[in-house]
Amino acid sequence: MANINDVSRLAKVSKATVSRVLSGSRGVKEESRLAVMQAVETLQYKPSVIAQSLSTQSTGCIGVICAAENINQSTGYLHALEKELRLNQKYLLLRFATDAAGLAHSVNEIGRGLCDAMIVIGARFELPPLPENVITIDCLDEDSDRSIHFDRSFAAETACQYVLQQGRRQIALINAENGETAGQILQGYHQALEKFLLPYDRRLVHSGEQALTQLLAQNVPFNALLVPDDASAQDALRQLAQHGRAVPASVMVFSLDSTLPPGISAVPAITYPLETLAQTAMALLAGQFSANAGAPVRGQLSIPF
Amino acid sequence: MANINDVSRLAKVSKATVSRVLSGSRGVKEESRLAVMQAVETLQYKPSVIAQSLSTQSTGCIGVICAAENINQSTGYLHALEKELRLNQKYLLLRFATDAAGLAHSVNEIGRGLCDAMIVIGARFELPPLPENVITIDCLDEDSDRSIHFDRSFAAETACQYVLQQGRRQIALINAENGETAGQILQGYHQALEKFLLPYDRRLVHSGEQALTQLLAQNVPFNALLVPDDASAQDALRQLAQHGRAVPASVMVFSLDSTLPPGISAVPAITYPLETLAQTAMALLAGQFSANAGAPVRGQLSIPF
DNA sequence: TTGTAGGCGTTATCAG
DNA sequence: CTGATAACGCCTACAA
Repeated sequence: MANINDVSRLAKVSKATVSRVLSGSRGVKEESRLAVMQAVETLQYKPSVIAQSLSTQSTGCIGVICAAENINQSTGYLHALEKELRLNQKYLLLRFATDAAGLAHSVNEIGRGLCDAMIVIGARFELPPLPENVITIDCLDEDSDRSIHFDRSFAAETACQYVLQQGRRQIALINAENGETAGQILQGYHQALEKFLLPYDRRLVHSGEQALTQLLAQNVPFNALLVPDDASAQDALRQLAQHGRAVPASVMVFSLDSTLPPGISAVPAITYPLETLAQTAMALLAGQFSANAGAPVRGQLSIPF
Repeated sequence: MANINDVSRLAKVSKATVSRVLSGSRGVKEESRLAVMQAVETLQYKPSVIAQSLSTQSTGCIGVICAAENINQSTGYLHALEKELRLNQKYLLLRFATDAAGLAHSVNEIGRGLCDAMIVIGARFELPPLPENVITIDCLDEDSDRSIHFDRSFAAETACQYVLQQGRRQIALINAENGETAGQILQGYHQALEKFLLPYDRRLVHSGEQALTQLLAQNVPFNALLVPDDASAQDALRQLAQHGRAVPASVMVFSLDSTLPPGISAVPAITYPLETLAQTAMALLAGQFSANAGAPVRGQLSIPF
């Protein structure tokens, strides 16, 4: 692999000039410029990213750490982030983490110079203290200007409104297991019920592994079912089928968090705009904390077909 | 951030000795060793990966390029690969590619020194010429010792055997659109039918976007349906439900390629062992081409519940 | 407009 | 067992 010395030799200029030409800086005679380009071409020269990194003290690598639990949910993020990062000439270094210790360990790499910054996605565990160059998306941290959160309450309320408009008045809820998110969802659920003057029946609200089983065991009628995400939705579809309950005829299932493109989701859902999220993340990485403005992101209603 | 000079100064030894201590090479007096460790601790010194890379001419980064089409299918791979790479102290640099040009462009990075090697996954387009340090998994390339392929024929045959054992004798097939894979699947399908002395009815075999629609339009009865992957399976489940056909009572859906862990898949499927695949990939990256042995990988039958 | 020289943080070689 | 010293490949003042 040819290096900058080979090029400078062949082009009969100094390394500095070669560097100048390649970094596009002005103040280079057209003649030398052409000579360099020529040499670069014939030698198939590509500057070494590593050497560049050592010099500039910046690698262009962004670490992305996904919570392993909701991998399927995070695939969409990865795709969107990679696209956006590439637009900004950056690389995506992927990691998974299952707990705070694992996350902390991964974040430690950053201090070793490999990544310029990191993005943590969807962690449902308590976060360890994080350096300044780490931003979070949909994690369990208090609102900071370096984190992106979703408006779960709004999602739940919107969902209720939708199913109510579809003539469903008995809305069951399978809630998330986590405190913060679950709290918000419950809040939105309550607000919607109040708004429509519907009573709150605690027997319609469950969470955890056995949530749907418990719900079905209660024998309380319901014709709509809100679930926290796509995975739960899929699970619900299967279980409902087993119990002979037609979807959506008998029960309308609604996913409160979907990253599937509109029209693809099997059930009505609140979807979060991945491109926008990715762009916001880029802005945060670039230090434009105003881009976030602290407000949680509101998803939008997405209906199949 | 402290560097090796700071450490050597504090420990009152040379940089060389510091380096030796940290790279674990023996031949260092216990005394100096301790002094170094001490200094490292108090200075919170972490060697710079970049500088190491420049010296050793190897970054420990492995580029993983996923075909964007089947992202959902590839999530499992990513997780397994990341785990395995981490065991080998390597980093996973993620990219997506939609076509040969994009792939070629991404592979080009490798020549710039960022990645030591690359893995291309699930590309359904014709591959551009690839350097030696690139291996492929489930791609459209002829068998080489640097590629991992799946035995589609075996999958189809196994699937047929399974549904036949379940008493289904009218097996419809929604085939992949791609030539190579589709050919193998069809072959396995044929072989199974022959083995069980069943007639081949071409009206039961379709492919492409409208495959299931066409199949249903034919009005030819079928009580089993083989589909190429999980995405198709999900799609099929939805469409069948719309047509009032119960699954699995009326139609048993079978996915010919699933990466879901056994027991999670919603339908019976042929699953490919991700850990094993990841390990094989590592071996190939390490240059142990014998690990592959050229034989396509056979999946195993996985039944829900 | 150009070249020289020094620095980025390691590893590796080679005397001592 | 240890310490200079030279790579590694690039960037960038600074000087010409």
